[in-house]
Amino acid sequence: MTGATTADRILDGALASFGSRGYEATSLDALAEGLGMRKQSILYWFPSKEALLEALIDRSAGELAGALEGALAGAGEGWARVEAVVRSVFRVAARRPELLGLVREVGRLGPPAATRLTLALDPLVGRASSFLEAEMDAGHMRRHEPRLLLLAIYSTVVGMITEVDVLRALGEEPTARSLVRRRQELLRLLRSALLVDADGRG
Amino acid sequence: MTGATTADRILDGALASFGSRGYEATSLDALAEGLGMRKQSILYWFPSKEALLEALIDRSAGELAGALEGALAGAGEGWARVEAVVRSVFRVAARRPELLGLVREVGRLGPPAATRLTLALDPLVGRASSFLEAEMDAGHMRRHEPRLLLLAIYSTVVGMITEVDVLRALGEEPTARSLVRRRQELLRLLRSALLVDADGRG
DNA sequence: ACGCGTGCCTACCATTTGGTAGACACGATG
DNA sequence: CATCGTGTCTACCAAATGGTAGGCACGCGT
Repeated sequence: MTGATTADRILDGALASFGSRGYEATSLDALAEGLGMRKQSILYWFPSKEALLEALIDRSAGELAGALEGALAGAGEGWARVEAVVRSVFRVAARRPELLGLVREVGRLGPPAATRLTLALDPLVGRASSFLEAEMDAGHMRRHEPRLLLLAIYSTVVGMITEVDVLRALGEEPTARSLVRRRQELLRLLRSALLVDADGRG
Repeated sequence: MTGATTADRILDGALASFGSRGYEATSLDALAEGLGMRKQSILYWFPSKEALLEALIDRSAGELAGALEGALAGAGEGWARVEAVVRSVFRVAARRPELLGLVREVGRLGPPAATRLTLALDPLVGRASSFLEAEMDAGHMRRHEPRLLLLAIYSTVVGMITEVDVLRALGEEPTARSLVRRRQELLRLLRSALLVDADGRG
């Protein structure tokens, strides 16, 4: 585990800070201090703060895509694939909470950062869209507009994971156990919403 | 309409900027320039940037709560109330897009801003929660954890409205017409997910 | 031994940030 | 007219920001 290069350590720190405090609210000085180095060392590896964000987006998109691809590779057919995707996202959220925070943050930053992320994840989006359409055509899922359905699923998954303050307002502390409960509840909801023969139970 | 006080105009500008560019990314100088005044005039009405944010949260929460209360006052029973709430949120989004953007931004800023907003909307949350539970008890809705269900609905509604870049990535331009389609799709989804006798159609 | 590239550093810098101090215009009131 | 409160302004400021310039240590090939 000593193989973590300086650039990787910087990206780790940036992920933690951008994903929680936010991009604009994170100064290079503070980031460097947290890493036990000077700001100029960061600027040595990444020529500017924006370049650091771009590199972080690329790495994070790759990590996310890798996790999803891996989950899909070992998944079955039909609904099992939806479950596999959701579970793998929650697994990522449990192990690296900041990664989903970054996704949320980048979505808020808008172009060009958001464009970069969506472009990197575009292949997965395409696969998901055609998968949903095929399942609808086969009569396994209720018919919905695939793209808007994807937007709804995306928003719900990201929200269920990252909206910790709303969660607190609802009287639920964001613990690891709560994360599991949220995942289960989300899967039940999706099943109810999408499967034609679903009654909300498995 | 000339009764817009300076403080109100400042709040309007802050809403537009905080809700789109974000709180940290908005400088008092830029805000003032957009309003045709000097930064010191802003600081005359609001002693600090943070105080401006707090005042904006309070006003926005009031506006949002008012819209929801108004919609609920004229709504029927059961599912019609859910529809009324969703429609009124989308109506707000159509007329004042920045307001939902601010909600999203404040949720991201975390405490104390997020706490302030959730506290202000707490009564509505309580009503919504007990409403859902009553509907479940009456057998009209599938049984779910009410609080997690609320979190999911909240995330989906806010996401469907504010995730314009994801929307673009999906090939859908965020126009007024698209907003209507998203609302319809969202309502259909919620109906499928929640109503026990639903088949996804009206 | 010597050069040389790599990696991190100190020393600066211009600009921007939120915020303070205080002057000036102006309308109302005595 | 004198005074006073209100609202906006100019003039500053200390701190922080992203970024530049350049030096220094160290390991490696010759």
